[in-house]
Amino acid sequence: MTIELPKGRAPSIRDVARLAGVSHQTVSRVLNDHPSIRDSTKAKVLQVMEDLQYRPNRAARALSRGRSRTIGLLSAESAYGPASSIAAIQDAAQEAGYYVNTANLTSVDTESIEAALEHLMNQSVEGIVVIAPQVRVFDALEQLSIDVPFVTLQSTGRLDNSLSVDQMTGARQATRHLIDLGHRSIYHLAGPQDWIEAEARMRGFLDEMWEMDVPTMAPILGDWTADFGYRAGRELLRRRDFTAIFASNDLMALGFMHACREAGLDLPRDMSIVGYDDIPEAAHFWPPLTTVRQDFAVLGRRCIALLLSNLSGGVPIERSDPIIPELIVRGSTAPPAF
Amino acid sequence: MTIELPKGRAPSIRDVARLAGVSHQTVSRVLNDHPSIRDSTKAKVLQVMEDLQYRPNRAARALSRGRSRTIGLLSAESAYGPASSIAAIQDAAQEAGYYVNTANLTSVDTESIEAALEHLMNQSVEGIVVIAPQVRVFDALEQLSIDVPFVTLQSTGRLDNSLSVDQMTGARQATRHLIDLGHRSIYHLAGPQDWIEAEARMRGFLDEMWEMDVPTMAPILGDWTADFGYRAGRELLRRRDFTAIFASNDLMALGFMHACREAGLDLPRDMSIVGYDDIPEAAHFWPPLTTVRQDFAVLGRRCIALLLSNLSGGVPIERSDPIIPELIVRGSTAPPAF
DNA sequence: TGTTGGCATGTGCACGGTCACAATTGTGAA
DNA sequence: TTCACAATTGTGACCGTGCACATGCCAACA
Repeated sequence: MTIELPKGRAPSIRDVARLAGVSHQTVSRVLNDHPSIRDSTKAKVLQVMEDLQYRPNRAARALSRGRSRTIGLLSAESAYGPASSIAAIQDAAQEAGYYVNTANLTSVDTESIEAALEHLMNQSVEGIVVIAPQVRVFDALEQLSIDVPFVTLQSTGRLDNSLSVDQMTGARQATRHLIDLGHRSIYHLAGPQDWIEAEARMRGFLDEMWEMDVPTMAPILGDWTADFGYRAGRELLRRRDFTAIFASNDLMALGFMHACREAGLDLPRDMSIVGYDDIPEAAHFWPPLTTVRQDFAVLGRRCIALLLSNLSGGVPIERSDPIIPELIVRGSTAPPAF
Repeated sequence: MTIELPKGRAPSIRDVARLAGVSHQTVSRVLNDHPSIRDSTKAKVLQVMEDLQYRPNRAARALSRGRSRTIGLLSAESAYGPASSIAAIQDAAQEAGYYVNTANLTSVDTESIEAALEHLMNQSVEGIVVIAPQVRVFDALEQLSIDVPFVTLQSTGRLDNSLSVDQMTGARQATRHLIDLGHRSIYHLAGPQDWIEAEARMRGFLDEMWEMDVPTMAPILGDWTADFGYRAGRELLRRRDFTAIFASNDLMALGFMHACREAGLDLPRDMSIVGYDDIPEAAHFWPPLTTVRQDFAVLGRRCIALLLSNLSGGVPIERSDPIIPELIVRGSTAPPAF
């Protein structure tokens, strides 16, 4: 049995309708699982669809419904650590029947942010997930008077449109761990100051130090990269006036470890190191890195759930329990040697 | 000056046309940079667009033109190394005026692959970039009789729709480096056998060993993860019948190094290790990892260029010079100790 | 028997652009 | 002045789908 009509173009619902001997609207109803359709009719239509290899045209759908079913993802993959969060978001969105369009920030300047947001808006996304939450991104969102809902993966909890991942608690756990081990001279290798989560982690560090009455040294502001951790390490290790360091992400911790090795330090005897994120590699650093784990899969799913609840109208955001990060103690931390 | 009409919905070209006192077609011409438009008219239209914050509706455009300007990206981010290639592809596509929709492979089974391809096809992508080139993916592409052009980031060169990155040469360079250092007992930690590039790297390894007349040991088939490298290392190091290893990617190399450390080996004195990819972290492993670098940014750009040339009609694919990977010698390799 | 109402299906238009073609205006040469 | 022709602009149909509304059908009930 050969297929009959589609000449050059893809078959439409009208083609299906004609061959099935029904109206195009009936076909549309089959597509959208309308309740009142006779089973026999439905079966007939589905059969024709199968024969014709029919696929609904997304553009037409979006046009007539006025909804694109697309979510924009703004990421800064280049600099930042865990790629798994991106995958988690995409999977969650896909599961909910949404499509994901990604825009990458090539650099961190305002211009690049605006360009990326423009790009997303131009494809009429219904919502935006910001995975590289910098202060500037939110400034840009406001300035461009973007009115689609947006959500950020990690945040301080200050903003409404954000998940309550308690970055501060994570940072405090890490800091507390070092203090409990007996360290009293602890540096913090922070992330870029204008990143919301970097700020939160730094605040957590400072708060814990203050509360535990440990004298605090000024944090070093980094850029998330292993390279920076390495360079900062070389600089810091000239004066060995500290015994432990808390890095704001695992990559910087790795770079710092590299610098320690080069300086001939014995890890963790001479230097304790804590990271943040628990990227899959962290367990295989040497020594295996003590770090703070967040469940990015859960995070991604919640993120999408939050966004979708925003999308589906004035439903008040049901804030789920805050996700408490977990300290994973491995071999990179030990009591200070005297 | 307040804006006049858009009631609840976004302004359309007809709204713009009305306010500018022209026809909707003229507005369309402005949008598409049609040559014959009086400058004054164009300026007037642009002004109204600005006032109205007008944005062209992508769905409508796609519908009437019959082209979605969207590229599908099939990736297996979870397992595989360099995220930079994804970013490179997205940037390149964005620059060319295309949008990118990503589908992740959650697992490697055929079902998952088909689901991901379905997802992409449902959004009427014009072409597909496969970033996790497994044999099965191409099987699925054929089986689903998908007729959009597709391209893969890395490949053996067997397929037409692929960039000629010479994976074999890279692998041979790595192997040769170890042989030149004096190693005669070399293991290869390969990637999954059904990954095209894993196979190519393995072939490169075997060819070089054969050609240099070094007795070959059977490669170990891994799964790209650091965890696997670690477990394989523990297993292999029970019998220390080898002095060097060539891992098919940097992550497995990292895991293997971890196992070496645990076994008390002195790196690189007791064991030389070469990786593949040169992820940004590799330079900060301890010792810094000798590995094979590919320029993923160039790769991403070429990949999109190839796909676009396919899209724009029967233009014969202009195969650019093959990209030759470069061996980066760092501290993880040394002559064998006797 | 007529009325009511739910189910199953059909009709026509709207969505916001683009395309083909027609109409109008402007310009230079005969 | 008039005509040919290019430059500029307008008109209406169309892309594929969903929505509002209308219609036909059949069963239940007064």
